[in-house]
Amino acid sequence: MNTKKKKLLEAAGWRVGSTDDFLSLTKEEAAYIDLKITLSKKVRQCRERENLTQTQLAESLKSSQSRVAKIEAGDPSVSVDLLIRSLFALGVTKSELAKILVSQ
Amino acid sequence: MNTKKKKLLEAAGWRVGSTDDFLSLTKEEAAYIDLKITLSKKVRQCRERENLTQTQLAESLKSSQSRVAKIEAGDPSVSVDLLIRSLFALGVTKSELAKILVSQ
DNA sequence: TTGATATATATCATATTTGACATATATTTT
DNA sequence: AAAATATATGTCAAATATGATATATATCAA
Repeated sequence: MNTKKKKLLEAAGWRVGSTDDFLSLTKEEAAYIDLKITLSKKVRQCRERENLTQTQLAESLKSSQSRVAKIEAGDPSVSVDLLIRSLFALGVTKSELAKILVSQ
Repeated sequence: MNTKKKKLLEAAGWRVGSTDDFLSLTKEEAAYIDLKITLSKKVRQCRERENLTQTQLAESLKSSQSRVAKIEAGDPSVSVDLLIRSLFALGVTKSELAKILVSQ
């Protein structure tokens, strides 16, 4: 795995450091983590574009500010389900979601 | 909600019938369920295209045949996470996933 | 039809995800 | 600077998702 990606993962709380050689991610696992990171970045981007605070987004999600913070931080405890529901709550459409997937 | 979509949801185990008027889905909830159904159909389609049995897919997912059946049935207990991991396990790429979203 | 193989459905103990809360730390406003 | 507001991080009980198992029901070949 390249250093740039590794840093991204680590910044997001994933532990991929020293065990890289004998515990490397499969292609599918990598694609999955990649997806989560892409989505979490997009949540922040969309929320800020809408000029909402984390607390406001949390309300419309019936969640909490702290969870929104975790969503945007790409915390491993956050599911793709929640990421996608967050984007939908921010008004993102299915076709916009598709565009998000191919970007990056 | 139109009858066709309602039937799809009900076939997939969602209970949206008699409470429609006072418990209607929000636009975001509808988009989310819609997405799950789209993905579950694609899993079956991709698995059959690869000529794999549910048991074989279950193996590569480290899951079980019964769960794969639920994945393809659009069972409400199946997360988007698992749906997407299933597609990745079937060799679907990120850009193909994007195409799947806009189709239908 | 019978046997073999594939899929569907139900249940359940365990694992993961969740919102909520407390509280720390930034960031902005006055 | 101080106060107000926003975001980050840690913890945890409750909710939800999970693989496993049993078993029912298709589907198909002999």
